[in-house]
Amino acid sequence: MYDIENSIGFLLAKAYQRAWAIMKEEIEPYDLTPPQFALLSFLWQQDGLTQVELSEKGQIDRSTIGGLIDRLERSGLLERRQHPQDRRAYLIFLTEQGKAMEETLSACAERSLKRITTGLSDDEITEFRRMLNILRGERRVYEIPSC
Amino acid sequence: MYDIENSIGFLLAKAYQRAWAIMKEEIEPYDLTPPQFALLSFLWQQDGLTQVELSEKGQIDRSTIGGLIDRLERSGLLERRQHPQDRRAYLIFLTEQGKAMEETLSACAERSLKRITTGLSDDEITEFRRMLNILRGERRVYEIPSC
DNA sequence: TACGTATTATCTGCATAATGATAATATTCC
DNA sequence: GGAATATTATCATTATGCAGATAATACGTA
Repeated sequence: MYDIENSIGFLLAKAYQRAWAIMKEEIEPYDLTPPQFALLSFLWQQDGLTQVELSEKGQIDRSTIGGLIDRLERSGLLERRQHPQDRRAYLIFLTEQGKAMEETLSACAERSLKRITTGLSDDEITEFRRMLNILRGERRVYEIPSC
Repeated sequence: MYDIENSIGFLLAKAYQRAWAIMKEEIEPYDLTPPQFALLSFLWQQDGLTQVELSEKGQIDRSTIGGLIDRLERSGLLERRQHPQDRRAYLIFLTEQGKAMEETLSACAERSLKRITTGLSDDEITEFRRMLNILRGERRVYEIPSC
C-alpha cells in the first residue's frame, strides 16, 4: 500500500507549510506574506529590473509576479517606472519605505529560521540546505556552445 | 544583506514547487493534482471517515478539504454519505473507480519520487526524510496528565 | 426532564498565491 | 511592411488558511 505519510512530496509540503506559517506570523505585523518578503529580498540586492528579470531571479511564474508587484505597489513598498527604451516593460524600483524595511524584515527572517530549524543542529541545517539545493534542480542554463 | 537565495524557507518553497510540478506531470493524464492524490492515498488506507477526521489525518485545513472532496466527488472517485448518527457530518467513501486507481497512481508516485530525488543517494534520501519529519513539527498532542 | 450554552461539522466568502492559456501591445528581425 | 518574438495583463482553475454563518449535537444545571 502506498505510504503517503512518508513520501518525500507529502513531507516537503508539510515542512513547507510550517515554514510558511512561521514566517507569515513573524512578518504579519507589516502586512506582508512570505512570497512578498522574498520578492523584496531580491530587490534589496538589486532593483531597477523588469518583471521578467525578477521572475527569473526569483523563480516565480510571470503571471504570479504581476500580482505580487501589484500588491507591493499598493502597499507603497515599490513602484513601476517606464522602461526608458522599451515601452512594453516596467522597471521595478523600491520606494524609500521599501528600502527602509530591510533591517526589520531581515530580523524577522532570522527569527523564523531559528524557529523553523529548532531540532536540527547547525551541521544538519547545512546538510539540509545542500540537499534542498539538489532537489531544487538546476537553474543554470547549460548552453550548447555553437561550433 | 539578507541572503534569500540560501534561506531555508526559500529553498523549501522551490524544492516543493519542483516536487509538485513533477508529480503533477505524472498524474496529469488522470486529471488529478498532487493534493487530490494525497487525499486519495489516505482514503486507500481507510475510508468512511468524516471530513474533520480526514482533515486531521492529512493536516489539511477544513475549508481546503471541502473543496478537494468536491472536486474528487465531481470526478467520481469518492462519494459523501450521510453519517448514520450525526446529521451534520458526511462519511467519505471511495467509489469503485476511486479504489481501482490505487495501483496506477501509486506507480506514478514511485516514478515521481525517482525523478525528484535524482542526485541524492538512498542514504541521503533517508536522512532527508528524517529531517523533513523534524521540520514538519510535532503532530502528536502531548496531553498533560491530570493529577 | 428541559433549557441554555458550548462545541462540533460543514459551508461560504475573502485574500493570497501558483500555473497555464490567451490577448494586447511593443519591439525586433528579415 | 510583415512575421516572429517579447513584455505584460487578464482570466480560469486549484490550493491554502482565516473568519463568519448555519445547523446539529453534547453537556451542565436547574
